[in-house]
Amino acid sequence: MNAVDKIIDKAEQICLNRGTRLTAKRKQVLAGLIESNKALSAYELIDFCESHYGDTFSAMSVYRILEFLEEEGLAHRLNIANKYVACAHINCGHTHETPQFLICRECSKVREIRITPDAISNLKDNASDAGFMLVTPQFEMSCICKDCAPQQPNL
Amino acid sequence: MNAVDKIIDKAEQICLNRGTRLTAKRKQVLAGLIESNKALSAYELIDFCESHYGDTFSAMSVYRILEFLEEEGLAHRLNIANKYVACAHINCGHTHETPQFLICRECSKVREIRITPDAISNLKDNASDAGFMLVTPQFEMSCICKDCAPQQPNL
DNA sequence: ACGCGATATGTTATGTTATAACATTACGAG
DNA sequence: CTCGTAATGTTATAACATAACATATCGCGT
Ligand SMILES: [Zn+2]
Ligand SMILES: [Zn+2]
Ligand SMILES: [Zn+2]
Ligand SMILES: [Zn+2]
Repeated sequence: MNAVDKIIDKAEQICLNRGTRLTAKRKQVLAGLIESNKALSAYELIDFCESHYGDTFSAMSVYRILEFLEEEGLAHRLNIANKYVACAHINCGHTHETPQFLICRECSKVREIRITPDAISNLKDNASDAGFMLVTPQFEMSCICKDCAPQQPNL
Repeated sequence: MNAVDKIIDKAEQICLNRGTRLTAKRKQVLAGLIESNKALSAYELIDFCESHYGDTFSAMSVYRILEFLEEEGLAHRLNIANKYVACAHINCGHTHETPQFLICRECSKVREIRITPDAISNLKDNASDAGFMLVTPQFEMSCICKDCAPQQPNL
């Protein structure tokens, strides 16, 4: 059983425990997100599934499935990029805290890291001082990854 | 001369100094952003200008003008909201550092605050440890503003 | 095994955000 | 005044996302 299958398997257990179902279609979409190894737009994901699994999805289906996966904590929507990414922590035991996403603006590779509680409370305090209550469930930042850095002019 | 006109006037000087032109159309769009007092999508901005100034823009024009305003530092694109907002610091002397935007997810009101150099270098270090170089010119966070908080269930 | 309600998927249409490509107009330096 | 550049107009289309309703599938109680 390869690494991806293991993650899918874990995802299925998570759904079972929550009383939801990781159907074949949903597995396929989640597998696409995991195997692509980067963030994909819904339409890129459709193409990926078509070319890698020969399975074809309508945009509607993919959006619905992505919504499901996000509710289950198995995928995340990256708002600054209009793309979707598999959760990097499906397989590791720890609870899923407020994530921070480092997104390569060149190749859409993503690192999902944990932000320190300090940093969060700092941000909350700053917002609060300005009369705003922080409700964002995640932080997203545009970056250049190591692989893409060499190709960048003027860095 | 009212407050908005003063800002527009300052914006015009800024453009002059940079060798660019704040044309009548561009002034209109910038005025719309300022007077609306919140973030607007390009299409909302078109409606605003139509209803408040009787001036009609094509989507194409507005996108071009928004691009111009952003290049001149007079407006900002809010990626997490797909909306645009006038810079809150056109009129105050200080240089424009990395901004942090607190965006009300209910009413699109925006506070543009400065993020402390500490906090930035902290974020940069964290990213760097993960093999990513932070290049984001701004930080955006989804919030609830004071006015909208009372209407929120379960807060 | 059967019937039924709930969940999931299929299908078509449409809304929303954004850019491409090319034509025309306005502006300003020489 | 004239010519090149910058700005705007116009039309078409790409890319992202949701609405509304039809059909199929699943799982439970009988
Ligand atoms: Zn995650
Ligand atoms: Zn990269
Ligand atoms: Zn600003
Ligand atoms: Zn609000």
